Amino acid sequence: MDVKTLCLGVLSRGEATGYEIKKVCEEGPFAHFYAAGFGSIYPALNALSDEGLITMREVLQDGRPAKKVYALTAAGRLALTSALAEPPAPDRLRSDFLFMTFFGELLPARDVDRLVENRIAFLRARLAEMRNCAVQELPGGPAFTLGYGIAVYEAAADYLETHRHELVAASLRNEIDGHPQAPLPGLDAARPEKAGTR
Amino acid sequence: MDVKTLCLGVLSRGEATGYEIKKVCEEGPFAHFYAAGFGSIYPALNALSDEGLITMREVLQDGRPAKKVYALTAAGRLALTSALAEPPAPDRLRSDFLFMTFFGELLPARDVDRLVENRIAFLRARLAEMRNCAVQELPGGPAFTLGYGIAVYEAAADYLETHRHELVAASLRNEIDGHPQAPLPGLDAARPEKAGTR
DNA sequence: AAGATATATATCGAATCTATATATATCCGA
DNA sequence: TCGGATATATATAGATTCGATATATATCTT
Repeated sequence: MDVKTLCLGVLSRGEATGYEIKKVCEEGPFAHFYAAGFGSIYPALNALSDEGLITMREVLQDGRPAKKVYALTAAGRLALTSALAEPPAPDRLRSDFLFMTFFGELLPARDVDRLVENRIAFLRARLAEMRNCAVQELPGGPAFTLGYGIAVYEAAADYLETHRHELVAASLRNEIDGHPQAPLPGLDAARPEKAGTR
Repeated sequence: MDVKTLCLGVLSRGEATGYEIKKVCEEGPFAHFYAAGFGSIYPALNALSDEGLITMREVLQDGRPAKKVYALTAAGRLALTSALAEPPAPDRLRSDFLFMTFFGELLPARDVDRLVENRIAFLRARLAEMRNCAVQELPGGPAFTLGYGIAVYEAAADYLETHRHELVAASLRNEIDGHPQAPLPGLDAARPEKAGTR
C-alpha cells in the first residue's frame, strides 16, 4: 500500500491534482489513517502516468500556476482492486506525542501540562471537522472509516482529560526528589554469558 | 524524533541490544506508537556510538552470535532531554486496514468480513498483552502511555464489532447492483478555468 | 503595507523501510 | 526423526518516503 496505491484510491473517487490529493491526507477523509507529502505524491503521479494507470490533462487558471488534473484509466482501476485484494500490512505509526508522554518525568511539569492541553485541543478540533465532514453522508466504506476515526479520537481525548493529572503529578514528583527511572521490562534479561566483556 | 532519539529513549531505561530495541517497538511498550525496523536501528546505534552518546560492549554467548550491548552516556542523556524539549511533530500513521475499509465496496463481501474479523482478533490479542504488561506497574509516563493505548485499542475493537455489518452490507449491495462510488468532497471543485485543456 | 495563508508544482538529500544474507539453537508436528 | 517454523543476533543494498526548499501569485489579516 504505497503512495501510488493511495493516488489510485483517491482518483477512483474523481479526478484530482497532486495538491488536492495532499489535502485529502491532511484535512480530508484520509487524515486519520494516511500521511503523505508532496515529495512522494508528485513522483508517484509521474510513475503512474508512465505506467498508463492514470491520464493527465493540464488546466490553465488565471492568477495561479496551471494545474495538472489526473484521472484513473481502466488499467488503473484494475491495479487498485488487485492491490486491495492483498492482505494488509501492519499499521505503521510514529507518534512524537506518545513518545514524549512516555518520558514525561524527564520534562518540567509545566511543559507536560501544556503538551497534553495542546493535544486535547487538537483532537477536539479534528473531531469537530470530522463530525461535519461531508463524507459522513457517503454511506459504506467512507462513512464507516470516518466513524472509526471519530470513535478512536474521542476515546483518546477522553482518556487524556481523565488521566492528565497523573502524568503531571509524576513529573512534579520527579522535579522534587529526582528519582531514577525504573528499567524497562524485557531489557537486561539475565541470560547466561559464556565469556565476559570482549 | 528520529530513530536515534528512539534508541536514546529506550537506553535511558537500561542497557539493550539492537535486537531488544526492535522488540520493544514490536511487542513491547512502544508497539502502539513507534514502528522501526532493523534497517534503521542498527545504523542509528552506530551513529550514536560515533557521536559519543552511547557506549558499546560486546558480549559472547554460546550457541548464538555475539551481541552488542549499548548503554547511554551522560552526553546521551542530555541529548535525549533536549530532544524531548522540542515541540512534537504531528503523528504519522499509515494504515492499510483503514485504507481497505474505505474502499470496502470494491472488495467481495466475504473478504471484507474476514478482514474486519482478523482485525478484531488482532486488537483483542494486543489488548490482552497490554493488560498484563509489566509496564503497567511502572507509574508515571509508561503507565500513562500504555493506558492511552489500551483506551484507543478498546474503542477501535468496540467500534468494529458494533459497525462491521454496515461495511459488509455496503459491499453486498455493491456486489448485487454495482453502483458507481460517489465522488469525494473536496475533489473536482468547480473553479473558474481560464482556458480549456491544453 | 507587511505578513501570513492558500493555490500549485517540483526536486534534492536525508531518513527510513523491505527484503535478504549469515549462523545456530530450539521447538513442534508429520 | 526429519523438516520447517521460530527465536536469537547483526548487517546491508536498494527502493521508498520524508522534510525542506524553491518558484510564482492572489487573497486575507492585522
